[in-house]
Amino acid sequence: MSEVDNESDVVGHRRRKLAALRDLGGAYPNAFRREDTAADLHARHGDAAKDALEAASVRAVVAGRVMLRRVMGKASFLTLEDPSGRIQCYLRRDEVGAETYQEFKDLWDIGDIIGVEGTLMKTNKGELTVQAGAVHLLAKSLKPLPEKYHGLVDQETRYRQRYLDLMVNEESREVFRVRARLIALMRRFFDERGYLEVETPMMHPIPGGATARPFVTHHNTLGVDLYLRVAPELYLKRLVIGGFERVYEINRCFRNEGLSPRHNPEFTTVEFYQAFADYRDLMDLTEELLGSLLDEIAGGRVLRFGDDELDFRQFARRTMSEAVGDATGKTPSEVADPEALAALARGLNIAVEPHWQWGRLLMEVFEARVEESLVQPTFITQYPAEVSPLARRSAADPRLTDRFELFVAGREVANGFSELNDPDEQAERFRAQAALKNRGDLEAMHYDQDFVTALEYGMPPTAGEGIGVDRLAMLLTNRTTIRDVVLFPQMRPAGSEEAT
RNA sequence: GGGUCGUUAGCUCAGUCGGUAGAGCAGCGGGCUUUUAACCCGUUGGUCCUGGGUUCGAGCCCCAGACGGCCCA
Repeated sequence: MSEVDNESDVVGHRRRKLAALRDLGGAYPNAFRREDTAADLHARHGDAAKDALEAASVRAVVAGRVMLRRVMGKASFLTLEDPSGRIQCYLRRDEVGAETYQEFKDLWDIGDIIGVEGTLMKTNKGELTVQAGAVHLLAKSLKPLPEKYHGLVDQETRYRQRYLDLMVNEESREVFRVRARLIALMRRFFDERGYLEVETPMMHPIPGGATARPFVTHHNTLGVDLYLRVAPELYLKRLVIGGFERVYEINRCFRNEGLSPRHNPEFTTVEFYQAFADYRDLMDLTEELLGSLLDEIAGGRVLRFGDDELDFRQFARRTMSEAVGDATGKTPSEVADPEALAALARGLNIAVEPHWQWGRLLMEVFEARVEESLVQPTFITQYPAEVSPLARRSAADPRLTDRFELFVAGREVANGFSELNDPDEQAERFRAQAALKNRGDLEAMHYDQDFVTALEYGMPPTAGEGIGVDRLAMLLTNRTTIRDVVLFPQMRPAGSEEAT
């Protein structure tokens, strides 16, 4: 322990108190058992009349962290917080004993974890309170809590020391309760529909399933580099080939890209696959899923998000070409013309690469001009094949695929398509991606022979989709920063030199 | 990567024209047996993010850097 030199006065005082507590027989006992929670006591007795409650002499045994203290000479009030909420406790010297009361006054602090056994009462102001018969210090807190009224505001500290944020900011706790509920509801949704929950590898010998830069790691015994997965897609499709015709996975993906209010290098998706279905079935399913999530969590299908009111009662569906045409005022034939699109892209300050074809140009213009304007839930369909190397081509136009993405509040929330199950065409698409990679495109896909081999055994016609869980959580908790919905967001190490 | 704003006591924040740093809460000492952001009296506490520079003098001005927020790419 080398912190003695630089510890603050507060910590010094508390360490002395801790030493005194140790002398008295221990400051970290583990024998106390809570019998009642704050919320439960409020629910059962919050409405009771003062006299009736005292006449009933209801025993209560609570435990939690001391959040507030109002100390008088011979009696004190404490506000105790447990995971369910807060409950006030009342300590009278004459009831807990002079020795204990003195110990409480001298050695206990805000932030300590304590247990209180006593009887329920109501104060003159009508607040339900545990009148203590016995009190126990259960864990000494050596560090001062953030300010009792303003809480912890500093965003950097809230992210770096999330436990402090959770300790003092109820809104922050609520965000993560909603997130947990969201995930539980999604599990139930897929389980009820016969999808099998599976876990596929996080470490891939060949990164695949999305166009994104991967993290690289190394397996010592095998002597090979492995990639943290950018998507589980190719493994989930192998499972469909194996006969698990409905599968889903809720877990982390990793992408080696910048940090932003919308991007954390590790993020959570739910990805699901269903044989004998196409992308339209998945759009219907997505509407059903989001609708039911909103019903359960937001209590209805209209959601307040920032200044917007998002209406999930109806989802728009438009093709990418239509959306680009509307946003740019171009005619369908202009949108279908690579030269016109290239000119449009340059006009938007997009660094157009000479090898980009029509599809890539359309996608780039879409991302630059349309994406952010899609506030109400909107499916954009018919993505170009050039930017969709795993998706099935549209029967009507081979330049397009039966793919969609869902946008809400200007953010991509879901991406799904009818799967490409022709092994020869998949091989061809991989070759095109590999060619891009050779040109230096760090996000292009690798050629995955093992996956092509799997396809050669025959994959039933299938549709698959991924939904960004963090982004859903942001929508449902009205947060504009992914860091607010990730418990421990990635941060630059404090005070480090910048890596080159 | 660029722009911009921020970083001051444990926390939340002030800090005038460049003149030697403050408040509230927390802490410490005292008082108070129904308080509730308890209250009353007294009081401790500072690497003003870091490193340079300008100046008689820098929390404040200039330069570089770190970390964070926001905007853009």
